[in-house]
Amino acid sequence: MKKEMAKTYDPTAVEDRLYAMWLERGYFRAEADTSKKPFTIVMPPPNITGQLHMGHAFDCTLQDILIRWKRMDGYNALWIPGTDHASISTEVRIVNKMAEEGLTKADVGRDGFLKRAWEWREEYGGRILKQLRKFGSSCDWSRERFTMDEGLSKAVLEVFVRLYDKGLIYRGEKLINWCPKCRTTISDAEVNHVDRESWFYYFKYPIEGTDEFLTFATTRPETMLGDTAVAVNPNDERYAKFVGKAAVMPVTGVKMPVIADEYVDMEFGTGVVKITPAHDPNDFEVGERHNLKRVNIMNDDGTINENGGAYAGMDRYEAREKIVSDFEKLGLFMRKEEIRNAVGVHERCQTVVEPLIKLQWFVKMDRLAKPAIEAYTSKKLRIIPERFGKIYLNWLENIRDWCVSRQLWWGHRIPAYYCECGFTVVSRERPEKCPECGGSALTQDDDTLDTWFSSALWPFSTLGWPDETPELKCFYPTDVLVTSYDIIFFWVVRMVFSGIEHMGEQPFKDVFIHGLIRDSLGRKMSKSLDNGVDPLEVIEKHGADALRLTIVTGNSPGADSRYYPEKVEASGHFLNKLWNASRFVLMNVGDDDVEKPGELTPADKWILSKANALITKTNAHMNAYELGMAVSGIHDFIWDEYCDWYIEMVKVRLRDDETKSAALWTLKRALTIALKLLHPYMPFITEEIFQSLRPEEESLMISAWPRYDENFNFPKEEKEIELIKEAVRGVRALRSDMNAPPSKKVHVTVVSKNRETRRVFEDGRAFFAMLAAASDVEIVSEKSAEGCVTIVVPDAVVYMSAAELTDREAEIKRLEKEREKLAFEVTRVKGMLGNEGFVKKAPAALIKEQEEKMGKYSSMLDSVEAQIKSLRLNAP
RNA sequence: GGAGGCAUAGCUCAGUUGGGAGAGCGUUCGCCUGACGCGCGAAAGGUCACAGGUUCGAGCCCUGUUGUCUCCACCA
Repeated sequence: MKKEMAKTYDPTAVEDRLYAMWLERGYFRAEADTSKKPFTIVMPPPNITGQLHMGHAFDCTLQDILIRWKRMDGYNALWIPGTDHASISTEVRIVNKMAEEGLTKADVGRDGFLKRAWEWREEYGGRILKQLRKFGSSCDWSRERFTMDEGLSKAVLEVFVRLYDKGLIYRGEKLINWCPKCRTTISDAEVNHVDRESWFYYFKYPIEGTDEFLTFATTRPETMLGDTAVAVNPNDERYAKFVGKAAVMPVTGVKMPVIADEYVDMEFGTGVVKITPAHDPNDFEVGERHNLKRVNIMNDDGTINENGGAYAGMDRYEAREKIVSDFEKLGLFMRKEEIRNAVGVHERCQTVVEPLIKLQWFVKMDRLAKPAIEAYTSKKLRIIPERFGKIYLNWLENIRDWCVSRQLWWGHRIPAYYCECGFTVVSRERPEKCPECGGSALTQDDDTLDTWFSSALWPFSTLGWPDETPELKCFYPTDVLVTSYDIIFFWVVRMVFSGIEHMGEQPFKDVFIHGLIRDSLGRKMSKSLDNGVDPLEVIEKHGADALRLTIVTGNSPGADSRYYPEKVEASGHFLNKLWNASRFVLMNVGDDDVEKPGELTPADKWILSKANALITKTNAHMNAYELGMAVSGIHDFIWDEYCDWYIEMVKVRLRDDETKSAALWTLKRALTIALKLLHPYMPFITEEIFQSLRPEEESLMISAWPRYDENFNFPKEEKEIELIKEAVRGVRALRSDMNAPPSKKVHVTVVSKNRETRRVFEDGRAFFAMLAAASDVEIVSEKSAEGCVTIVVPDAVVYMSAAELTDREAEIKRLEKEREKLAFEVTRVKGMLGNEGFVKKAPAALIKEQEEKMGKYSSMLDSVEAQIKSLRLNAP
């Protein structure tokens, strides 16, 4: 039965209906069935902090394209969705929300806080999952996971205990990054370095037992309260005599040794460095080498503690000013200079990070990093595009131990239990008794783990690890990880070493990196600029297909792109075009007249051959993750070849022509191929059309990906049709020049001495006449050019007996322009062929091609010249 | 300080083995052509940042320069 298609396409109604249908029919579901080759993607879990933005739409679209493609191509395609608890971001938001009610964490307590956090997760996590569906994401919802659900928490626990048992996790007093605002440690990856204008302050410390001084410079005078040495370079003759003596910090009276250490750069500043082991990473190392005392002078909120004596209680910056003025009074402050230096800030809140010594949990990185480096250098792990591989390597090669404990409540609590006797137990379950003293007064560590600790396990924890599930066996390792370049360090690197360590195999083969979607001015979309575009609003207005198409079109891997409303509109135009072309096909295709092709005409063969080639081209692009190029190829096929040419060519045959059934069959076949290739990019509209076009089939989504078919390769017909197209274009251009409206039909004569060429035009006569707005077409071997305007194409000249169309001078001008163009081409090709080097070295096929062009262009040039001559001769 | 990206039509961007410069939007002209005016047809518009080099041939490869953006980094 013929299905009617609505006059206009309404995405909003269609999309929800189709998504529900797919869902209900279980198309998204993948079983752990090894009879089909698996193809697996795990979705980078969005944070439950709020709602999805354009970046998510981009990320999901790319993954969905790959998954839908592979599913159609016969793979057992699994895409696992989920969400991330995002410990610090979520906790900060909950704290802020509580603050609006006048509550603090202390007021509600740990349990009360967690209750609120889980409520948050229900609300926002749920909203996010709904949004993912709106994108058209074909993920297996039955396998949806959350980083803090039971199974994943079990995996986290298991990993922590195993790493501890292997000695790869330890607790130690080390210099860590401290955020005084969030009051928690953060990892190196969470610190951003930003260049800021600041001051370089010069002070001097008196040297005990002399009346001399050592002058040094610092950007952080407040840390002088924690100074425990002054260092100079061992080769620095200027200061050699001071080494071994003691410097005095005048305001606190602290005495500290003057030491010699290679770390000091003689050229920089005064060549003297104050050493604060408790508040600077370099100084910490110097301190280790020289056994210096570490004096922590700071509280968790960034104020000075009791070790700061008179400065205790002051904010760090207040203390900075006070030190300067106090030294000034003592005559020991020399001067300050403006300097640009990089300060570390917390990436979430931009607060200046304070290096502090604290007792924290660390993952030992050197052993874990090695195989992750090896995975890449041995090419087992592919990063696309390649340049991001350097970033990956650079990070791993310079990695330091990963501080994983956080002073937060929302997250996986560290499974370490401390006994009164001082013994520490790390275990999967809370121990009843202390194995050391037998006491039962064990308290669990208050801290939770870095949120990335759990996401690092995502590719296998989501498949059921540590249990040996069939899913794990079937789907691990996954095939490709799709993510943006900004979380290579946070996530990609950590997943790789975690997968290798715990699964014995890297978690994915390919990493497909994409860029960011920026606003129309090229700025990052952000809350503070309020320039974010809500993908759901776009979908509301234009549909998910239009958004998806917009996002991938013209994007090359790893590149950022800008969002413009105009782009979505352009995508909408394409949907409209596709919809209407399909409607046209449906209007003409009946039930009984489509299955018998009959004899295919050259035009049919031409479009089928083009469609065939499109399959190959699309596969090649998609295999290389060139999704932007793939989709533009499909777009161009549909719009330029199928709509603008084939449909127009075919119209004349759709009444009572003997080739009607061939035309209908071809219309349908070519459209079907295009719909299939396009489906991963625009799943909804293609499915909707397919349901009407092929009601006998269940669904486009689960139909077979098209394959190249040698039986539909027609190079000869391709050339023939291109010739007619060229003639049509020529006639149209001429008519446009002459201001002849299409309604003004003109007698057209095609002249060619070549019988084969005449046959080509005979075959295409009907549509040629229509497309060229001819009243009738005559095809002959010879004709006088008198009173005619002409179009020269390879091997033929098209005459129009249209004295009334033209004025002679304009026509001569047009032909002269044409002659110039052809002459240029002839000269160019002649130059190439006359070039000894070219003829000697260029590939034979290319030479042949150029030789053919030479023949073609020079004969066309001759024809044009003949036309000009004849026009001049016949001048009145 | 190190690493990398980008520089192509008025705007936003494609251009993958080096072999006649492309798209979308915008602009101009024409069109009530049997799906589509969210359309059709025809056009205008580019020393592919600059300077060298390799090559028979460079938008594409190499070197340098300029501009711009980004990432990494413990010079106090």
